[in-house]
Amino acid sequence: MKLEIRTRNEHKELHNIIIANIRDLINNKNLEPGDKLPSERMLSEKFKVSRSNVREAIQKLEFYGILKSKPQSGTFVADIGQVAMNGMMDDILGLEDPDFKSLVETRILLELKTVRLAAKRRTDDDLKSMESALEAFKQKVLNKEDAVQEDLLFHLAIAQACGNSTINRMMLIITPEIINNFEKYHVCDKNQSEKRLKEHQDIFEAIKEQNTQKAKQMMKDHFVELYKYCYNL
Amino acid sequence: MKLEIRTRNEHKELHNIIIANIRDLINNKNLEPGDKLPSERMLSEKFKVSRSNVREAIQKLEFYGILKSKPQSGTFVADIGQVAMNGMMDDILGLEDPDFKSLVETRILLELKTVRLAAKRRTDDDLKSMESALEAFKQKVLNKEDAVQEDLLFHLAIAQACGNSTINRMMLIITPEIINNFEKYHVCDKNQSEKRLKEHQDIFEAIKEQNTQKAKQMMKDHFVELYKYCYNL
DNA sequence: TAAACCAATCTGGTTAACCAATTTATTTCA
DNA sequence: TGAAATAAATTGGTTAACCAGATTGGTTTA
Repeated sequence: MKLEIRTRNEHKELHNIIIANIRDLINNKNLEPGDKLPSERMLSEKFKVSRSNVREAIQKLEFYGILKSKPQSGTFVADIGQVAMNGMMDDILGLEDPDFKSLVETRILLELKTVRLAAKRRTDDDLKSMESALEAFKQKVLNKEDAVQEDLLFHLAIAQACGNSTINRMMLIITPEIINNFEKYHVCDKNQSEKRLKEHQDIFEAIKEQNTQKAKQMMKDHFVELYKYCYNL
Repeated sequence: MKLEIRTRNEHKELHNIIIANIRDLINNKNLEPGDKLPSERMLSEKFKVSRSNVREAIQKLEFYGILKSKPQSGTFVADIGQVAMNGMMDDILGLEDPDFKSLVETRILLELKTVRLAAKRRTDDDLKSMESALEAFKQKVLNKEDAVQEDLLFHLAIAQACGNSTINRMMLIITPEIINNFEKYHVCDKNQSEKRLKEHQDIFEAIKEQNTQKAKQMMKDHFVELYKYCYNL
Protein backbone atom coordinates (compact mmCIF):
# COMPACT_ATOMS: atom_id res chain seq x y z
CA MET A 1 0.00 0.00 0.00
CA LYS A 2 2.73 2.38 0.97
CA LEU A 3 4.78 1.46 -2.06
CA GLU A 4 1.91 2.07 -4.42
CA ILE A 5 1.49 5.60 -3.10
CA ARG A 6 5.20 6.18 -3.41
CA THR A 7 5.21 5.12 -7.03
CA ARG A 8 2.18 7.28 -7.71
CA ASN A 9 4.00 10.31 -6.36
CA GLU A 10 7.15 9.45 -8.25
CA HIS A 11 5.04 9.16 -11.34
CA LYS A 12 3.48 12.58 -10.79
CA GLU A 13 6.90 13.98 -9.96
CA LEU A 14 8.29 12.68 -13.25
CA HIS A 15 5.47 14.40 -15.11
CA ASN A 16 6.26 17.63 -13.34
CA ILE A 17 9.95 17.35 -14.21
CA ILE A 18 9.09 16.86 -17.86
CA ILE A 19 6.62 19.75 -17.80
CA ALA A 20 9.26 21.99 -16.22
CA ASN A 21 11.73 20.90 -18.88
CA ILE A 22 9.27 21.73 -21.65
CA ARG A 23 8.67 25.12 -20.09
CA ASP A 24 12.41 25.85 -19.91
CA LEU A 25 12.87 24.69 -23.46
CA ILE A 26 10.13 26.98 -24.74
CA ASN A 27 11.73 29.86 -22.87
CA ASN A 28 15.29 29.15 -23.94
CA LYS A 29 14.40 28.67 -27.56
CA ASN A 30 12.06 31.67 -27.37
CA LEU A 31 9.21 29.75 -28.89
CA GLU A 32 6.26 31.99 -29.71
CA PRO A 33 2.61 30.93 -29.59
CA GLY A 34 1.88 28.74 -32.57
CA ASP A 35 5.47 27.55 -32.91
CA LYS A 36 6.25 23.89 -33.15
CA LEU A 37 7.79 21.99 -30.30
CA PRO A 38 10.62 19.53 -31.01
CA SER A 39 9.31 16.07 -31.81
CA GLU A 40 8.40 13.67 -29.03
CA ARG A 41 11.43 11.55 -29.90
CA MET A 42 13.85 14.45 -29.54
CA LEU A 43 12.26 15.52 -26.29
CA SER A 44 12.46 12.05 -24.79
CA GLU A 45 16.11 11.85 -25.78
CA LYS A 46 16.90 15.33 -24.50
CA PHE A 47 15.16 14.79 -21.17
CA LYS A 48 16.45 11.23 -20.79
CA VAL A 49 12.95 9.82 -20.30
CA SER A 50 10.77 7.47 -22.27
CA ARG A 51 8.69 8.77 -25.13
CA SER A 52 5.48 7.60 -23.50
CA ASN A 53 6.29 9.71 -20.45
CA VAL A 54 6.72 12.67 -22.76
CA ARG A 55 3.41 11.89 -24.40
CA GLU A 56 1.62 11.73 -21.05
CA ALA A 57 3.07 15.08 -20.00
CA ILE A 58 2.04 16.60 -23.32
CA GLN A 59 -1.43 15.14 -22.90
CA LYS A 60 -1.69 16.83 -19.51
CA LEU A 61 -0.58 20.16 -20.95
CA GLU A 62 -3.10 19.67 -23.74
CA PHE A 63 -5.83 19.28 -21.15
CA TYR A 64 -4.88 22.66 -19.72
CA GLY A 65 -4.86 24.08 -23.24
CA ILE A 66 -1.18 24.99 -23.30
CA LEU A 67 -0.17 22.64 -26.11
CA LYS A 68 -1.94 21.22 -29.15
CA SER A 69 -0.92 18.00 -30.89
CA LYS A 70 -1.62 17.58 -34.56
CA PRO A 71 -1.32 14.06 -35.96
CA GLN A 72 1.51 13.52 -38.42
CA SER A 73 2.55 17.11 -37.97
CA GLY A 74 3.80 18.10 -34.56
CA THR A 75 2.98 19.56 -31.18
CA PHE A 76 2.37 23.29 -31.06
CA VAL A 77 2.39 25.98 -28.41
CA ALA A 78 -1.18 27.25 -28.06
CA ASP A 79 -2.03 30.84 -28.82
CA ILE A 80 -1.99 32.03 -25.25
CA GLY A 81 1.26 33.98 -25.22
CA GLN A 82 4.57 33.21 -23.64
CA VAL A 83 4.09 35.08 -20.39
CA ALA A 84 0.68 33.62 -19.70
CA MET A 85 2.01 30.19 -20.52
CA ASN A 86 4.85 30.58 -18.06
CA GLY A 87 2.55 31.69 -15.30
CA MET A 88 0.22 28.79 -15.95
CA MET A 89 3.07 26.30 -16.05
CA ASP A 90 4.25 27.50 -12.66
CA ASP A 91 0.75 27.20 -11.30
CA ILE A 92 0.30 23.70 -12.68
CA LEU A 93 3.62 22.59 -11.24
CA GLY A 94 2.67 23.96 -7.84
CA LEU A 95 -0.74 22.34 -7.77
CA GLU A 96 -1.28 20.34 -4.65
CA ASP A 97 -4.15 17.98 -3.97
CA PRO A 98 -7.25 19.93 -3.05
CA ASP A 99 -8.08 20.09 0.63
CA PHE A 100 -11.57 19.32 1.83
CA LYS A 101 -12.29 22.88 2.85
CA SER A 102 -11.44 24.24 -0.58
CA LEU A 103 -13.63 21.58 -2.18
CA VAL A 104 -16.64 22.38 -0.05
CA GLU A 105 -16.17 26.11 -0.45
CA THR A 106 -16.07 25.68 -4.21
CA ARG A 107 -19.04 23.37 -4.28
CA ILE A 108 -21.17 25.85 -2.37
CA LEU A 109 -20.14 28.63 -4.72
CA LEU A 110 -20.92 26.60 -7.81
CA GLU A 111 -24.21 25.18 -6.61
CA LEU A 112 -25.66 28.47 -5.41
CA LYS A 113 -25.13 29.57 -9.00
CA THR A 114 -26.34 26.40 -10.73
CA VAL A 115 -29.57 26.33 -8.77
CA ARG A 116 -30.37 29.93 -9.74
CA LEU A 117 -29.53 29.29 -13.38
CA ALA A 118 -31.45 26.04 -13.38
CA ALA A 119 -34.52 27.78 -12.00
CA LYS A 120 -34.25 30.30 -14.81
CA ARG A 121 -33.39 28.04 -17.72
CA ARG A 122 -34.59 24.53 -16.97
CA THR A 123 -36.42 22.75 -19.77
CA ASP A 124 -39.13 20.17 -19.34
CA ASP A 125 -36.59 17.44 -20.07
CA ASP A 126 -34.37 18.83 -17.32
CA LEU A 127 -37.30 18.64 -14.93
CA LYS A 128 -37.88 15.02 -15.83
CA SER A 129 -34.31 13.93 -15.18
CA MET A 130 -34.18 15.91 -11.94
CA GLU A 131 -37.41 14.30 -10.85
CA SER A 132 -36.19 10.79 -11.55
CA ALA A 133 -32.95 11.52 -9.66
CA LEU A 134 -35.04 12.84 -6.79
CA GLU A 135 -37.24 9.75 -6.87
CA ALA A 136 -34.21 7.45 -6.70
CA PHE A 137 -32.97 9.40 -3.70
CA LYS A 138 -36.37 9.19 -2.06
CA GLN A 139 -36.56 5.41 -2.41
CA LYS A 140 -33.16 4.94 -0.80
CA VAL A 141 -34.01 7.26 2.07
CA LEU A 142 -37.36 5.60 2.75
CA ASN A 143 -35.63 2.22 2.81
CA LYS A 144 -33.08 3.64 5.27
CA GLU A 145 -30.34 2.78 2.83
CA ASP A 146 -27.19 4.76 2.18
CA ALA A 147 -28.01 7.45 -0.38
CA VAL A 148 -24.85 9.50 -0.83
CA GLN A 149 -24.65 8.69 -4.53
CA GLU A 150 -28.29 9.50 -5.21
CA ASP A 151 -27.89 12.70 -3.21
CA LEU A 152 -25.08 13.95 -5.41
CA LEU A 153 -26.71 12.68 -8.59
CA PHE A 154 -29.63 14.99 -7.89
CA HIS A 155 -27.18 17.86 -7.55
CA LEU A 156 -25.51 16.86 -10.81
CA ALA A 157 -28.93 16.84 -12.47
CA ILE A 158 -29.36 20.44 -11.34
CA ALA A 159 -25.94 21.29 -12.76
CA GLN A 160 -26.96 19.76 -16.06
CA ALA A 161 -30.10 21.87 -16.10
CA CYS A 162 -28.26 25.13 -15.48
CA GLY A 163 -27.46 25.54 -19.18
CA ASN A 164 -23.80 26.29 -18.58
CA SER A 165 -21.55 23.54 -19.88
CA THR A 166 -18.46 24.91 -18.13
CA ILE A 167 -20.00 25.00 -14.68
CA ASN A 168 -21.45 21.56 -15.33
CA ARG A 169 -17.96 20.33 -16.21
CA MET A 170 -16.56 21.70 -12.99
CA MET A 171 -19.25 20.04 -10.92
CA LEU A 172 -18.26 16.78 -12.60
CA ILE A 173 -14.64 17.36 -11.66
CA ILE A 174 -15.19 18.02 -7.98
CA THR A 175 -18.01 15.57 -7.30
CA PRO A 176 -15.87 12.41 -6.99
CA GLU A 177 -13.46 14.23 -4.73
CA ILE A 178 -16.35 15.43 -2.62
CA ILE A 179 -17.69 11.89 -2.32
CA ASN A 180 -14.29 10.52 -1.35
CA ASN A 181 -13.88 13.09 1.38
CA PHE A 182 -17.42 12.61 2.61
CA GLU A 183 -16.68 8.98 3.13
CA LYS A 184 -13.25 9.64 4.62
CA TYR A 185 -14.55 12.12 7.20
CA HIS A 186 -17.95 10.47 7.64
CA VAL A 187 -19.75 13.69 6.92
CA CYS A 188 -23.00 12.09 5.86
CA ASP A 189 -25.37 11.70 8.78
CA LYS A 190 -28.02 9.07 8.17
CA ASN A 191 -30.26 10.43 10.90
CA GLN A 192 -30.80 13.57 8.90
CA SER A 193 -31.49 11.90 5.59
CA GLU A 194 -35.22 12.59 5.78
CA LYS A 195 -34.55 16.25 6.41
CA ARG A 196 -32.30 16.17 3.36
CA LEU A 197 -35.07 14.62 1.30
CA LYS A 198 -37.42 17.42 2.28
CA GLU A 199 -34.80 19.99 1.32
CA HIS A 200 -34.25 18.31 -2.03
CA GLN A 201 -37.97 18.38 -2.71
CA ASP A 202 -38.11 22.06 -1.82
CA ILE A 203 -35.25 22.81 -4.19
CA PHE A 204 -36.93 20.86 -6.95
CA GLU A 205 -40.23 22.67 -6.43
CA ALA A 206 -38.51 26.06 -6.57
CA ILE A 207 -36.77 25.14 -9.82
CA LYS A 208 -40.04 23.85 -11.24
CA GLU A 209 -41.76 27.11 -10.33
CA GLN A 210 -38.81 28.99 -11.80
CA ASN A 211 -38.53 30.93 -8.56
CA THR A 212 -34.81 31.80 -8.58
CA GLN A 213 -34.76 33.53 -5.21
CA LYS A 214 -36.50 30.69 -3.45
CA ALA A 215 -34.31 28.14 -5.21
CA LYS A 216 -31.17 29.85 -3.99
CA GLN A 217 -32.50 30.15 -0.45
CA MET A 218 -33.52 26.50 -0.32
CA MET A 219 -30.07 25.48 -1.50
CA LYS A 220 -28.49 27.70 1.14
CA ASP A 221 -30.59 26.06 3.83
CA HIS A 222 -29.58 22.70 2.43
CA PHE A 223 -25.93 23.63 2.84
CA VAL A 224 -26.14 24.79 6.45
CA GLU A 225 -24.45 21.65 7.71
CA LEU A 226 -21.78 21.87 5.04
CA TYR A 227 -20.94 25.41 6.04
CA LYS A 228 -20.11 24.10 9.50
CA TYR A 229 -17.77 21.47 8.13
CA CYS A 230 -16.22 24.04 5.90
CA TYR A 231 -15.35 26.50 8.63
CA ASN A 232 -14.92 24.34 11.72
CA LEU A 233 -12.52 21.87 10.20
CA MET B 1 -6.90 21.68 -41.79
CA LYS B 2 -10.29 20.10 -42.23
CA LEU B 3 -8.82 16.63 -42.08
CA GLU B 4 -6.97 17.34 -38.88
CA ILE B 5 -10.16 18.39 -37.16
CA ARG B 6 -11.89 15.31 -38.45
CA THR B 7 -9.23 13.06 -36.98
CA ARG B 8 -9.37 14.94 -33.69
CA ASN B 9 -13.09 14.33 -33.46
CA GLU B 10 -12.70 10.72 -34.43
CA HIS B 11 -10.10 10.38 -31.73
CA LYS B 12 -12.40 11.90 -29.11
CA GLU B 13 -15.24 9.77 -30.44
CA LEU B 14 -13.15 6.62 -29.99
CA HIS B 15 -12.46 7.59 -26.39
CA ASN B 16 -16.16 8.04 -25.78
CA ILE B 17 -16.95 4.65 -27.30
CA ILE B 18 -14.43 3.00 -25.01
CA ILE B 19 -15.72 4.90 -22.00
CA ALA B 20 -19.27 3.83 -22.84
CA ASN B 21 -18.07 0.25 -23.18
CA ILE B 22 -16.37 0.39 -19.79
CA ARG B 23 -19.55 1.78 -18.27
CA ASP B 24 -21.66 -0.99 -19.78
CA LEU B 25 -19.19 -3.59 -18.63
CA ILE B 26 -19.26 -2.31 -15.07
CA ASN B 27 -23.04 -2.42 -15.14
CA ASN B 28 -23.35 -5.83 -16.75
CA LYS B 29 -20.83 -7.44 -14.44
CA ASN B 30 -22.34 -5.57 -11.51
CA LEU B 31 -18.96 -4.30 -10.39
CA GLU B 32 -19.11 -2.58 -7.01
CA PRO B 33 -16.94 0.32 -5.93
CA GLY B 34 -13.49 -0.98 -5.19
CA ASP B 35 -13.82 -3.94 -7.53
CA LYS B 36 -11.18 -4.65 -10.11
CA LEU B 37 -11.72 -3.99 -13.79
CA PRO B 38 -10.59 -6.57 -16.34
CA SER B 39 -7.00 -6.02 -17.40
CA GLU B 40 -6.13 -3.51 -20.10
CA ARG B 41 -5.25 -6.36 -22.45
CA MET B 42 -8.62 -8.03 -22.03
CA LEU B 43 -10.45 -4.74 -22.48
CA SER B 44 -8.56 -3.89 -25.66
CA GLU B 45 -9.36 -7.33 -27.05
CA LYS B 46 -12.99 -7.19 -25.97
CA PHE B 47 -13.55 -3.71 -27.41
CA LYS B 48 -11.48 -4.41 -30.54
CA VAL B 49 -9.25 -1.38 -29.96
CA SER B 50 -5.60 -0.91 -29.19
CA ARG B 51 -4.38 -1.18 -25.64
CA SER B 52 -3.03 2.37 -25.74
CA ASN B 53 -6.51 3.66 -26.59
CA VAL B 54 -7.83 1.79 -23.58
CA ARG B 55 -5.08 3.32 -21.44
CA GLU B 56 -5.93 6.83 -22.62
CA ALA B 57 -9.61 6.33 -21.87
CA ILE B 58 -8.73 4.97 -18.42
CA GLN B 59 -6.45 7.96 -17.86
CA LYS B 60 -9.34 10.26 -18.66
CA LEU B 61 -11.64 8.44 -16.26
CA GLU B 62 -8.88 8.62 -13.67
CA PHE B 63 -8.81 12.38 -14.09
CA TYR B 64 -12.51 12.50 -13.26
CA GLY B 65 -11.85 10.24 -10.28
CA ILE B 66 -13.96 7.34 -11.52
CA LEU B 67 -11.13 4.80 -11.84
CA LYS B 68 -7.83 4.26 -10.07
CA SER B 69 -4.90 2.39 -11.61
CA LYS B 70 -2.48 0.55 -9.36
CA PRO B 71 0.78 -0.56 -10.95
CA GLN B 72 1.25 -4.31 -11.28
CA SER B 73 -2.13 -4.84 -9.73
CA GLY B 74 -5.07 -3.61 -11.74
CA THR B 75 -7.53 -0.82 -12.40
CA PHE B 76 -10.21 -0.31 -9.80
CA VAL B 77 -13.59 1.35 -9.66
CA ALA B 78 -13.33 4.29 -7.27
CA ASP B 79 -15.40 4.42 -4.13
CA ILE B 80 -18.11 6.65 -5.49
CA GLY B 81 -20.93 4.17 -5.87
CA GLN B 82 -22.42 2.58 -8.93
CA VAL B 83 -25.30 4.97 -9.47
CA ALA B 84 -23.17 8.09 -9.12
CA MET B 85 -20.63 6.57 -11.46
CA ASN B 86 -23.28 5.92 -14.08
CA GLY B 87 -24.59 9.43 -13.87
CA MET B 88 -21.12 10.89 -14.17
CA MET B 89 -20.25 8.65 -17.10
CA ASP B 90 -23.33 9.84 -18.94
CA ASP B 91 -22.42 13.43 -18.20
CA ILE B 92 -18.83 12.95 -19.37
CA LEU B 93 -20.01 11.30 -22.58
CA GLY B 94 -22.36 14.17 -23.26
CA LEU B 95 -19.80 16.89 -22.64
CA GLU B 96 -19.58 19.26 -25.53
CA ASP B 97 -16.95 21.93 -26.04
CA PRO B 98 -17.70 24.91 -23.88
CA ASP B 99 -19.33 27.85 -25.59
CA PHE B 100 -17.99 31.33 -25.08
CA LYS B 101 -20.98 32.48 -23.10
CA SER B 102 -20.69 29.65 -20.61
CA LEU B 103 -16.97 30.38 -20.23
CA VAL B 104 -17.48 34.06 -19.52
CA GLU B 105 -20.38 33.40 -17.18
CA THR B 106 -18.22 30.97 -15.23
CA ARG B 107 -15.25 33.28 -15.18
CA ILE B 108 -17.30 36.10 -13.71
CA LEU B 109 -18.72 33.78 -11.06
CA LEU B 110 -15.29 32.48 -10.08
CA GLU B 111 -13.51 35.81 -10.08
CA LEU B 112 -16.10 37.66 -8.03
CA LYS B 113 -15.39 34.98 -5.43
CA THR B 114 -11.61 34.88 -5.75
CA VAL B 115 -11.29 38.63 -5.39
CA ARG B 116 -13.27 38.60 -2.16
CA LEU B 117 -11.33 35.67 -0.77
CA ALA B 118 -8.04 37.21 -1.87
CA ALA B 119 -8.91 40.45 -0.09
CA LYS B 120 -9.59 38.45 3.04
CA ARG B 121 -6.71 35.99 2.94
CA ARG B 122 -3.89 37.43 0.87
CA THR B 123 -0.40 37.11 2.36
CA ASP B 124 2.47 39.53 1.82
CA ASP B 125 3.96 37.13 -0.70
CA ASP B 126 0.67 37.11 -2.57
CA LEU B 127 0.75 40.89 -2.69
CA LYS B 128 4.24 40.81 -4.14
CA SER B 129 3.38 38.44 -6.97
CA MET B 130 0.19 40.33 -7.74
CA GLU B 131 2.16 43.56 -7.79
CA SER B 132 4.76 42.21 -10.19
CA ALA B 133 2.02 40.88 -12.46
CA LEU B 134 0.38 44.27 -12.34
CA GLU B 135 3.69 45.98 -13.13
CA ALA B 136 4.22 43.74 -16.17
CA PHE B 137 0.74 44.61 -17.38
CA LYS B 138 1.42 48.32 -16.82
CA GLN B 139 4.60 48.29 -18.87
CA LYS B 140 2.88 46.65 -21.82
CA VAL B 141 -0.02 49.07 -21.69
CA LEU B 142 2.24 52.13 -21.47
CA ASN B 143 4.18 50.85 -24.48
CA LYS B 144 0.89 50.39 -26.34
CA GLU B 145 1.71 46.72 -26.77
CA ASP B 146 -0.73 43.84 -26.70
CA ALA B 147 -1.28 42.87 -23.06
CA VAL B 148 -3.87 40.11 -23.06
CA GLN B 149 -1.49 37.64 -21.45
CA GLU B 150 -0.39 40.03 -18.71
CA ASP B 151 -4.02 40.93 -18.11
CA LEU B 152 -5.01 37.37 -17.40
CA LEU B 153 -1.82 36.66 -15.48
CA PHE B 154 -2.84 39.33 -13.00
CA HIS B 155 -6.19 37.61 -12.62
CA LEU B 156 -4.45 34.29 -12.11
CA ALA B 157 -2.30 35.92 -9.43
CA ILE B 158 -5.50 36.92 -7.64
CA ALA B 159 -6.78 33.36 -7.95
CA GLN B 160 -3.57 32.09 -6.41
CA ALA B 161 -3.97 34.50 -3.52
CA CYS B 162 -7.52 33.41 -2.75
CA GLY B 163 -6.31 30.47 -0.67
CA ASN B 164 -8.62 27.98 -2.36
CA SER B 165 -6.70 25.45 -4.42
CA THR B 166 -9.83 24.12 -6.13
CA ILE B 167 -11.00 27.48 -7.41
CA ASN B 168 -7.44 28.23 -8.46
CA ARG B 169 -7.39 24.99 -10.41
CA MET B 170 -10.59 25.90 -12.20
CA MET B 171 -9.29 29.31 -13.15
CA LEU B 172 -6.29 27.52 -14.66
CA ILE B 173 -8.59 25.28 -16.65
CA ILE B 174 -10.74 28.00 -18.18
CA THR B 175 -8.06 30.66 -18.75
CA PRO B 176 -6.57 29.23 -21.97
CA GLU B 177 -10.05 28.74 -23.37
CA ILE B 178 -10.93 32.31 -22.46
CA ILE B 179 -7.80 33.58 -24.21
CA ASN B 180 -8.52 31.55 -27.33
CA ASN B 181 -12.04 32.91 -27.56
CA PHE B 182 -10.90 36.45 -26.85
CA GLU B 183 -8.62 36.22 -29.82
CA LYS B 184 -11.18 34.50 -31.98
CA TYR B 185 -13.88 37.10 -31.34
CA HIS B 186 -11.49 40.04 -30.95
CA VAL B 187 -12.95 40.95 -27.60
CA CYS B 188 -9.92 42.82 -26.36
CA ASP B 189 -10.14 46.50 -27.21
CA LYS B 190 -6.77 48.21 -27.18
CA ASN B 191 -8.30 51.66 -26.89
CA GLN B 192 -9.55 50.78 -23.45
CA SER B 193 -6.35 49.28 -22.13
CA GLU B 194 -5.54 52.29 -19.99
CA LYS B 195 -8.95 52.12 -18.40
CA ARG B 196 -8.28 48.46 -17.73
CA LEU B 197 -4.99 49.34 -16.09
CA LYS B 198 -6.73 51.76 -13.77
CA GLU B 199 -9.28 49.09 -12.87
CA HIS B 200 -6.53 46.58 -12.15
CA GLN B 201 -4.82 49.05 -9.88
CA ASP B 202 -8.07 49.69 -8.03
CA ILE B 203 -8.60 45.97 -7.56
CA PHE B 204 -5.06 45.56 -6.30
CA GLU B 205 -5.45 48.42 -3.83
CA ALA B 206 -8.69 46.99 -2.47
CA ILE B 207 -7.05 43.60 -1.96
CA LYS B 208 -4.08 45.26 -0.30
CA GLU B 209 -6.39 47.14 2.06
CA GLN B 210 -8.28 43.88 2.66
CA ASN B 211 -11.50 45.67 1.78
CA THR B 212 -13.61 42.77 0.52
CA GLN B 213 -16.64 44.83 -0.46
CA LYS B 214 -14.61 47.31 -2.45
CA ALA B 215 -12.61 44.53 -4.07
CA LYS B 216 -15.77 42.82 -5.29
CA GLN B 217 -17.24 46.09 -6.57
CA MET B 218 -14.04 46.99 -8.43
CA MET B 219 -14.02 43.58 -10.07
CA LYS B 220 -17.66 43.98 -11.05
CA ASP B 221 -16.88 47.33 -12.66
CA HIS B 222 -13.96 45.69 -14.42
CA PHE B 223 -16.32 43.10 -15.89
CA VAL B 224 -18.91 45.51 -17.24
CA GLU B 225 -17.74 45.01 -20.80
CA LEU B 226 -17.63 41.27 -20.36
CA TYR B 227 -21.22 41.20 -19.16
CA LYS B 228 -22.22 42.72 -22.49
CA TYR B 229 -20.37 40.05 -24.43
CA CYS B 230 -21.90 37.43 -22.24
CA TYR B 231 -25.50 38.42 -22.79
CA ASN B 232 -25.46 40.03 -26.22
CA LEU B 233 -23.76 37.21 -28.02
C1' DT C 1 10.24 32.15 -63.89
C1' DA C 2 6.87 29.89 -61.41
C1' DA C 3 3.78 26.41 -60.80
C1' DA C 4 3.24 21.37 -60.46
C1' DC C 5 5.04 17.17 -59.14
C1' DC C 6 7.44 13.67 -56.57
C1' DA C 7 10.19 11.24 -53.40
C1' DA C 8 12.80 11.41 -49.11
C1' DT C 9 12.04 12.61 -44.50
C1' DC C 10 9.76 13.68 -40.30
C1' DT C 11 5.58 13.62 -37.53
C1' DG C 12 2.21 11.86 -33.90
C1' DG C 13 -0.24 7.60 -33.42
C1' DT C 14 -0.27 2.48 -33.01
C1' DT C 15 1.30 -1.96 -32.07
C1' DA C 16 3.45 -5.76 -29.87
C1' DA C 17 7.07 -7.48 -27.20
C1' DC C 18 9.22 -6.84 -22.81
C1' DC C 19 9.86 -5.61 -17.61
C1' DA C 20 9.44 -5.72 -12.76
C1' DA C 21 6.24 -5.92 -9.15
C1' DT C 22 2.30 -8.39 -7.60
C1' DT C 23 -0.99 -11.74 -6.99
C1' DT C 24 -2.36 -16.49 -7.17
C1' DA C 25 -1.43 -21.42 -7.26
C1' DT C 26 1.49 -25.08 -6.08
C1' DT C 27 4.73 -27.48 -3.54
C1' DT C 28 7.36 -28.39 0.51
C1' DC C 29 8.26 -29.13 5.12
C1' DA C 30 7.09 -29.10 10.15
C1' DT D 1 -3.04 -30.81 8.45
C1' DG D 2 -1.43 -26.16 8.04
C1' DA D 3 1.79 -22.79 7.51
C1' DA D 4 5.81 -21.36 4.98
C1' DA D 5 8.37 -21.26 0.78
C1' DT D 6 8.37 -21.08 -4.01
C1' DA D 7 7.06 -21.15 -8.67
C1' DA D 8 3.80 -19.69 -12.27
C1' DA D 9 0.61 -16.45 -14.13
C1' DT D 10 -1.16 -11.77 -14.29
C1' DT D 11 -0.82 -6.94 -13.84
C1' DG D 12 0.15 -1.85 -15.24
C1' DG D 13 4.15 0.40 -17.03
C1' DT D 14 7.93 0.80 -20.51
C1' DT D 15 10.27 0.30 -24.70
C1' DA D 16 11.27 0.14 -29.51
C1' DA D 17 9.83 -0.87 -34.00
C1' DC D 18 6.33 0.26 -37.24
C1' DC D 19 2.43 2.95 -39.80
C1' DA D 20 0.06 6.33 -42.53
C1' DG D 21 -0.38 10.95 -43.29
C1' DA D 22 1.93 15.58 -43.51
C1' DT D 23 5.91 18.30 -44.62
C1' DT D 24 9.80 19.65 -47.16
C1' DG D 25 13.10 20.45 -50.65
C1' DG D 26 14.56 19.64 -55.08
C1' DT D 27 13.36 18.63 -59.78
C1' DT D 28 10.71 18.90 -63.75
C1' DT D 29 7.70 21.05 -66.84
C1' DA D 30 4.73 24.57 -69.05
